[in-house]
Amino acid sequence: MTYEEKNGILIYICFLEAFDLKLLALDGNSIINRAFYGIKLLTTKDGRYTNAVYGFINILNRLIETEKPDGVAVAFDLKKPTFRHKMYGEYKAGRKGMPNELAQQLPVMKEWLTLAGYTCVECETYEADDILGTLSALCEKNGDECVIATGDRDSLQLISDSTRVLLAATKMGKPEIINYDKAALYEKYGLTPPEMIELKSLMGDSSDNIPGVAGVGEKTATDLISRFHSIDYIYENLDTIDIKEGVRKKLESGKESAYLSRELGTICKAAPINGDISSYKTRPRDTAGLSRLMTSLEFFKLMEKMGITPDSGSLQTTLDFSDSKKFSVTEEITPTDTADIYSENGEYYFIFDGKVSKADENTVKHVLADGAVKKRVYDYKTLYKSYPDLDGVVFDAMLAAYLINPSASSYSAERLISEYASPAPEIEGEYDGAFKNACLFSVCCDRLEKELRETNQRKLLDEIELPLARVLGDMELCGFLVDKNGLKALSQELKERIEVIEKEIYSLVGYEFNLNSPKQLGVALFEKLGLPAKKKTKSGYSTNAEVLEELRYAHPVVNLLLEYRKLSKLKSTYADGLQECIADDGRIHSTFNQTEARTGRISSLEPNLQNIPVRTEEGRRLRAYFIAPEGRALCDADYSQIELRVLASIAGDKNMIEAFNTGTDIHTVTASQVFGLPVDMVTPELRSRAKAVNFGIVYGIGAFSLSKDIGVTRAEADRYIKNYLATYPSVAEYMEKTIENAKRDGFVTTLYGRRRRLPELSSSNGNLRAFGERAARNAPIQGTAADIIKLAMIRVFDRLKTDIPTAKLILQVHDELIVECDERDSERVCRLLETEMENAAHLAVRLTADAHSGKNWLEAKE
DNA sequence: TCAATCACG
DNA sequence: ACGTACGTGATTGAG
Repeated sequence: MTYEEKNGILIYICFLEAFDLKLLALDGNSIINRAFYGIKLLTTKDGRYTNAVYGFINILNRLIETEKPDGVAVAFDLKKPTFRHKMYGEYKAGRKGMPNELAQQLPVMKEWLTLAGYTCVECETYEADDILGTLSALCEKNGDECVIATGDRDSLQLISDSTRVLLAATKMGKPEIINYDKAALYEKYGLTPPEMIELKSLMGDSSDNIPGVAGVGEKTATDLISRFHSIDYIYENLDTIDIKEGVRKKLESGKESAYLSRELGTICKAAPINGDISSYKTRPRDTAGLSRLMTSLEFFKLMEKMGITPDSGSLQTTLDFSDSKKFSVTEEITPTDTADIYSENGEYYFIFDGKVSKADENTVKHVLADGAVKKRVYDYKTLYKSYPDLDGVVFDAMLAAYLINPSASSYSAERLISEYASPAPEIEGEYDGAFKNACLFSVCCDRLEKELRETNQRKLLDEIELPLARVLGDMELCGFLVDKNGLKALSQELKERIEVIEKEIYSLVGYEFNLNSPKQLGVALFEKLGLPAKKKTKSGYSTNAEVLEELRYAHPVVNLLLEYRKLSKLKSTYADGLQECIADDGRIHSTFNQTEARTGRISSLEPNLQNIPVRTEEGRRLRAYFIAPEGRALCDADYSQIELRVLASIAGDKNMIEAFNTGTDIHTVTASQVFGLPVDMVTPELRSRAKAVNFGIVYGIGAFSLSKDIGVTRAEADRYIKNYLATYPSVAEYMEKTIENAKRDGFVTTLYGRRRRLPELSSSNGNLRAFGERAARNAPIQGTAADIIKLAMIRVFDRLKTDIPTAKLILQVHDELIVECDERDSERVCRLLETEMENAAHLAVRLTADAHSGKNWLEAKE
């Protein structure tokens, strides 16, 4: 570089004057590949893939910010393969082309670049590399500066006094950009840029199909080139230079290949592209065009960063301003029978019939409690928790957006506004951002309502999600009483037991280490003790329970380890973790998330009360600390096999319906049918296998996993599945049809019309597609069951309110409801739970629920 | 912030 | 030849 020397200012000025223009030249294919494989698949609502474009724009913006170039040129390969056959990322020689998910993003990328004022450069029969080489040569000739950004090490040969290379690399799984100039290159490889070509001529490059010299690898090649600089010199002096005899022989026989490799590996600097560097200067960007494109790609965050406002017209087919609403800002509040309520920074804004106003606390209370005013709100549950008198809510934008697309990553008000507020309204008068957002929110609700109707989910909102929000709000407010002292004592007991086990493990292994680190544990087990490693994870040996289970008898430490894992999980997550969540009233107030699960289930967090241990004796003890207050009791009711009953019903399988209706245990009946035995000949072992198959079917089974689960051979498992599907032929038919429809529509639905989009189904990645198919089989079943228990919750809530008002629903665990009530009411509550749960839906198969009561959760579960 | 592990339906 | 069941959330260590 020109400024290698340290005499700063003078040299720096020279540097500034040395170049007229600064050109940033990107290898478009290489960068978009890295973006594609580095970011998980993103899709728009209508299923177009966007992750590579998203990643590319982020990378480019970052580069522009640091480099501040005058022009940006992005080189792309044309489809046609050229004589130098280059590959990127997982796109390996001779294997397969670019995946469909990436290929469809290329034209979008190019459109974006053009709109943003950058130049795409393509050239028949020349590769992106050659275009970069040509650009760098042109810059050099003109006295311009060139900065090349690529993920391909090949470009390092292009470095010169006027050309730097920014190499995108992955170090320890993290993306990193390394800035190479001549000095940095020399420091890393000990070679000059032209010598990089010579290096490759000897060592070759498998991903580029460059053969090199057989038997010469990176080490030998680097040594040779750093000493002799070129293959010409080496071959001219082959007999006299100081090298090992073996190397000399290899070089001799590989001479032709070396020269061919040099030809293949030399980047062309004379591609026929526009040679006027000033023509690559950045043009003014087409803001309207970018806005339209980026809105349709749903890049809302990115647009905000770039100062581009979302395009309100592009979400609808024709932009009709007669449709667009008009708002005016007012101080008067004149309630009408409908209103939209928007809140920002704790302030409430009311939108009545085109008039938006900020409301004082009193008005807020009054209007919210007035059931005659029909309100559209954001996040009903939270609003209800702050204003328990809340009445007259007819719409919730958050819940509506969740129904429209349950797979979105966020349902924040800002997000919804930028996505759904169109056509954009006109606003008259003086206003600040919050007033504007309030108007946008109003428009956003219109649009959400429209999409909800179009997807036939209005009823779902009105009859399930909206009433449920209130039920969940009450459950959160009420909470679950826990025995804090009991948990403390348990924690202490666990602590002592863990310490003993810890010591035993250390003495068996021979040294102390962090037992919680799978990495250190892997070393201890598989290197120190030499146990056979079964499976590997990305970062080392797998040490999960499944692996340890197999090693149980290989070494006494394994059993202790399993015990350690079990106890420390109990202590950290439950005994200690739960204590931290106990509020001043001695109760745990979990939050129920109504917009998280893609199947329509609710989830529970801080703490998660839906995964309190029950499967092991040791863990189950924990439930005894979830208690009823003095004089009260807990009633616990759960559905019996609700998902299988749903499957039998929606598949309309006569045999399975019959199996349920005989009243005997479904797994036993299934075993008898699948294995062709009378019911009383079914052994516990056979029943358990049938149970696994039943579950497997619901999850979209594979023979491999089933065999692993029940410990039979793959072939055996395969036979079970075939038998099962022959026994229940309508189930088989239903599964096939579901997949077929899902592929056609791009989504699946539950019995109540709840949708889940499945863009994975059109993936070219077989694994991803297979996942999509399993999810397509499972979602209608899991989702319908979720719908039903939600309906049951609403029914239970309503009936308790009128019949037994002191009883409170406090928890839902997917197929189980828990009510706290006065001790004397427990019998009635149990019967009420059973009745309402069983009658929440009328399917082809009767639903059954069993309720029990007790002083604590352990007792109440029976 | 991510990966590994493990708790539940 | 390769990977291998659906849906969640919390804790921990390590980069």
